[in-house]
Amino acid sequence: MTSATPTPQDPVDAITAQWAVVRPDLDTTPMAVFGRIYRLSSAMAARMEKAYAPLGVSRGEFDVLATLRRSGEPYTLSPRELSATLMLTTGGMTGRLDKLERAGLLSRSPDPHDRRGLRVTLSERGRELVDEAVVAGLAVQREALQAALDDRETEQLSGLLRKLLTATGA
Amino acid sequence: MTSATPTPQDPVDAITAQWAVVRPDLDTTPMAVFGRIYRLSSAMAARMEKAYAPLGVSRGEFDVLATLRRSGEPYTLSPRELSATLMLTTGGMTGRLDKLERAGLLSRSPDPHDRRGLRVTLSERGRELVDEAVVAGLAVQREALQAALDDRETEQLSGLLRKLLTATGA
DNA sequence: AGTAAGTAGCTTAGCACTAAGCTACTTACG
DNA sequence: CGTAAGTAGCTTAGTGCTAAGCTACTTACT
Repeated sequence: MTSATPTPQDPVDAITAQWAVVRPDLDTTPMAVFGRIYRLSSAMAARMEKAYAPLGVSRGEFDVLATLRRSGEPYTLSPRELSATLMLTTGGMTGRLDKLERAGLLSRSPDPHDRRGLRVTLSERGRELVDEAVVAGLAVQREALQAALDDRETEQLSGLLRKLLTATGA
Repeated sequence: MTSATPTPQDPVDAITAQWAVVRPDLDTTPMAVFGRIYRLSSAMAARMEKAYAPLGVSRGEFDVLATLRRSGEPYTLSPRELSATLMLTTGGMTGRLDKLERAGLLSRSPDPHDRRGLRVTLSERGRELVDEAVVAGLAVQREALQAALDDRETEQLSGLLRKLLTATGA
């Protein structure tokens, strides 16, 4: 880690270079790592939003459909399971389910075993849409990835991120 | 990349394992990489929020103070420069500046060279607060990083993320 | 000088979320 | 059996953002 970076290579390098001037006592390495993670996250989120937009769903709505889809037949989960998986409050989930139900992509029916609960089931149209959307989304992500890294680097990155995510506690 | 993962090692592995059952035709590698980036981003954002909370500022407000701080003396920028740097609309910036000005952490004064514009300047209290906050935030990030990776891995991760971020186009 | 186009910052309306609290129902226990 | 505690999903109020549109001002062109 050389102390003098001749030319900042990305926006995050520019930020740490500024800090090095005004607060040379700080080790900004952690900021550089997580700063890039934040930026990648929001940049890709915006791209994914655009990828799903032609299909009429937001990224958050896609996440609901995808969670149902990958749970396998009969594509049914409870709102509780969905909100837990997607780290969303029940209030937020109610809103998403309202929109998706109105769009005819899923249906809510009473849980026969627990009269407090509901079962949320993907409709045929919902399954078709999510199958299309997941391919479109993967294409956008793959494009971004392959423009930057070769297969070995991608695997390396994935492994390092897994280690970090695991240590962070989910 | 083995097709049968015996035990999922993190939540993202569990997700790709589910996809492998219902859609074995998909290569979910890109999803695994960006899925981890999304999760790390939101998990760390929540932690940073907590780190700044005792000082009475949100993460977004800290970002404003930090941008002013690292710009160096006299810690002055225009709302326009701030909203551009922080990728925020002018409306959002107005709200943040209102709160920070009310808290006495910065002040708005007319730009002497352009009567449309303003100059936003960190107050003495603002400078003190941001100096404390940046140290607290770095500590949280460093802790997460060091719990997972050694110095060599950290540098490797930082480099791979830089490559990816640069290719993504900032 | 006069006018058109561009820019700075603010306001408003709308959106998606959280936190807190509600009702309805289920489970555990004396 | 009866009551207390827990859980499912919804509602409401509040927050912080964006998109669109506003006024005031500056810049560029003729």
